[in-house]
Amino acid sequence: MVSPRPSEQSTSAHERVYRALRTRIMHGDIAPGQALTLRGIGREFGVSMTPARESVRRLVAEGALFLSSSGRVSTPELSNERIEELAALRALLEVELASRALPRAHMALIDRLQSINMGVAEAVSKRDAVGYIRSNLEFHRTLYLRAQAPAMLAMAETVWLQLGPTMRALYGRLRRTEPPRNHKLIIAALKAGDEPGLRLAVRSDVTQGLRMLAG
Amino acid sequence: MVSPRPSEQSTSAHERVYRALRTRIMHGDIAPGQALTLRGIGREFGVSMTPARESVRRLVAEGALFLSSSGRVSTPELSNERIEELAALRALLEVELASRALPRAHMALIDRLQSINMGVAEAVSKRDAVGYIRSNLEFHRTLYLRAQAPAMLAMAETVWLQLGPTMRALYGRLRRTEPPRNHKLIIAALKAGDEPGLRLAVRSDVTQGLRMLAG
DNA sequence: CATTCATCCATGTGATCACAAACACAGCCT
DNA sequence: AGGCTGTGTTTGTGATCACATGGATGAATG
Repeated sequence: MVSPRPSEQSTSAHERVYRALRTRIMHGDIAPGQALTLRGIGREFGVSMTPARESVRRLVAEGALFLSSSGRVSTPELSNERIEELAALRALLEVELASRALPRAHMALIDRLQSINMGVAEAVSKRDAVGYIRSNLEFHRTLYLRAQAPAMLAMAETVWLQLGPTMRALYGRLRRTEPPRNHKLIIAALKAGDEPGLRLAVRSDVTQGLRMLAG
Repeated sequence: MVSPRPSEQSTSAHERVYRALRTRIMHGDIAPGQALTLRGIGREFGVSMTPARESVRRLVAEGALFLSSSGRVSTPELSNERIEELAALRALLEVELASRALPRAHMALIDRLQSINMGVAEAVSKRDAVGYIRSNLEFHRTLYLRAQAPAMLAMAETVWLQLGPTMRALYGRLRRTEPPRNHKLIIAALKAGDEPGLRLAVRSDVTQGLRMLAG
């Protein structure tokens, strides 16, 4: 062990590696199809192959990484059918999460969402794909946390994870500079307590971006 | 790319251990709160700690096992809120899966479902909890396979996995000897091509058993 | 010049080891 | 007698090693 970082010893090595890789994949830092090696991961994080392997296994189990028949790992290259299916899953789960969050959404939350949404708009105007994905997911997660449904939120995050590399490739080639219209619809529906409107807005927001790749 | 799933014979050690533990947990062979040790698992399957650890990590990532702060692993003891949430997830996912399977459900599938359903009824009459859970899940999986939605099915199976030990504890104390009424409703709706009826029947079947524990 | 084959290196897998933390149990002190 | 403490054992963690396999590179041949 090189430097255990005495202050942060509470998190195990494999947890640290797992978290780092996970956010990297979810935010689209890694392109689809890019290969990873256990020794390379270990070298980068200053650990041996053991924690690297456990992190990779965990990410493979969550669908964030693809394990070839020979054991090589890479980020997945999703087929169009798979992308459509994951988009449908997002719609299914996130509409429910938003609906459950609605009765608990007070002004403080809406203010917070509006603040995050400014970050989204800024990333869009800068053509910053990773920044866009990160702040967009933060917007959704902040809303869904109010649903008090941790298992459901975990499933939604697993879907985000699987879509991460693909979203990066998608939004990277995207030309639009328009601010997020559906996010404003979501906020408006939250303010009005309009549940059907909220469900529709979330469904549109989740499906719009991904549909144009698969279509 | 989705792995085509041929009859994979070259199963690595950790894969074999993982599969065995997974079905055990999903079928309710292990009681909630039961502790497991890496060396014990390794001893049982004739492998070292390494594959045992990877299997356990993977199952923890899927929510099938609970990892205490000190690293000890055990099957989870679910709170009532968590059980209700997982039941809601089952309803959400499985209603959608059944709906997608409906247009593809031909006579051969319905015959197969009826055959499986006889096994369910037999397990119920014998008070065989594990047999009931296994054949019940086989009924649902057989139907959902027709939906051609592997990611969605995988998520549903993950929920089954999380509920496995609890379902065992639930059905173990259940007194009913009635054959599965909702399964017959599902089959009837499939025959009639009645989508609303199918959605309702699946939702009832999924929620009925679990609601009486949490309620 | 293209194709094929052999060799070498990189990579994943599983076993083993050293170590630290947690648990269990016994003995001790009050 | 009851709570506390110290010790021995169990357990998880991470590193290292030996081995088999797969992919890549380069040479030899048609």
